[in-house]
Amino acid sequence: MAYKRSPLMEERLAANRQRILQAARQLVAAGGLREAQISAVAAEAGLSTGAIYRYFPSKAELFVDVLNEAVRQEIEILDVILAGPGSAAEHLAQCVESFVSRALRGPNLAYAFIAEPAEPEVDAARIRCRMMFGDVFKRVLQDGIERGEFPPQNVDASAACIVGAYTEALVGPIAPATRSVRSQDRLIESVRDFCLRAVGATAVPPAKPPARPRRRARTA
Amino acid sequence: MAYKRSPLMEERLAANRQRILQAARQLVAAGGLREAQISAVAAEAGLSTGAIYRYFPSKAELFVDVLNEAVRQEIEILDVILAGPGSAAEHLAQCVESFVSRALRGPNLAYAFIAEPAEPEVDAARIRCRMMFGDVFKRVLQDGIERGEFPPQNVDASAACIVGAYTEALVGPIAPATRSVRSQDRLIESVRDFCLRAVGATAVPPAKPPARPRRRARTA
DNA sequence: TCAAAAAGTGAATCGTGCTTCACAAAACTT
DNA sequence: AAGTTTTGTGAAGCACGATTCACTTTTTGA
Repeated sequence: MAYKRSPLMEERLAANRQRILQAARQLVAAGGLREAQISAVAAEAGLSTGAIYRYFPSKAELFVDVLNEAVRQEIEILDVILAGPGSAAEHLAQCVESFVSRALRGPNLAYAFIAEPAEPEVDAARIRCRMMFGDVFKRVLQDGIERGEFPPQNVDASAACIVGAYTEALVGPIAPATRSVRSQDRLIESVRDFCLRAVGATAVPPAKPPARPRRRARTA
Repeated sequence: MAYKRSPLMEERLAANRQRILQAARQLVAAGGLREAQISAVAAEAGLSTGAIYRYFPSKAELFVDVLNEAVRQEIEILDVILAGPGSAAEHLAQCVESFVSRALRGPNLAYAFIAEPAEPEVDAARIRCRMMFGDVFKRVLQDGIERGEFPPQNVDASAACIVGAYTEALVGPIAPATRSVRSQDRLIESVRDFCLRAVGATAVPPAKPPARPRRRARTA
């Protein structure tokens, strides 16, 4: 009588769930939330629309999950940077560079998740995520102020400004594929320098710490 | 045979058009584009939904007009500041303060117009408007660099960052009515200082130019 | 192998909100 | 004042896309 899912089945279901999340994420990255209808997600994931509702109770909750997962990964990367060696200014520079360069590769994903509103539920999650990013920068700022690297300042405001600054710099001139890698690099540097000056960093750190090439090896 | 509208009629029509624009603007300010349905606009303006379409061909065009008008006013204010006396740093400070303090009073209007996407048509207009704001700041930056007040920098990037910084600082901590005037003022100052440091302003200008109180006389 | 349960399907349903339209009222012309 | 045109009405039409549901297929337990 009582039922039990075989491990194989269990696995397949989990895989389906992942495929749905992945498909949703991909569609958002390609064309924003606007393009990510349930039917499209289903097609992309190789399932029927109805099946989606076996895994997620509503579109809103699906996208909240997508958002949370994406942001979790992003925050993790930033945390690794903070835990690493270097001055507060270097940490800040690395965080901004890292975030911006990744966002430039999937512009709509970053845009949708940071800026594009949707159902109130997703919106609420979006705001929480923005705050999470803000918190990371707040920690860098507090650290830098304690170390005497940065002058005292309203860390809440500065953190929000930093998030806003690089966000706008990304989505403003967003003619994505058109810009060359070279000019993207220049943009990243400009934004980084803006943020460093903004927090009152006394000495701008070296452009790129050449040691330990973290992940993405750009410009071959 | 040929028809001519009496001046009185002409006037009434123009007034209606204005009332529609005003109603739309008000609704956006109150609850974002989400709340501003055609039927609501019509009700607010004291007309029927059908009548709206005698004045505007579509919802999208109506809101493009609303957006353009709002931004035109805003830019005008910034232009007056730029034309006035003072250093580039003072101009920048005044622009940021002016924009931010006005935005804090109608947070959703600022939000909707700077950040909230809608139909592609409105979206396009929104991006144009952002660029217009960016251009104002670009001019301040170029001026400041020429005068030797600011170090050389990527003015496009910096201008975008400034717009982004104060936008985020405004819409991020959007618990609008709750914050006291006092804390709002502190926020404005923090954001202003952030932007001044960010562009590398050598000397932070006096907190508030006491002479010639421009418009808004806050804190009585 | 068969019956019960779960998973999957995709067309129909439903809600929302823009847009149209058949008609009414008002404004102009003669 | 009668006829013509413009303006106004608001309910109906329509498009879009999330959600549901009657049904099929697959999996599981005996």
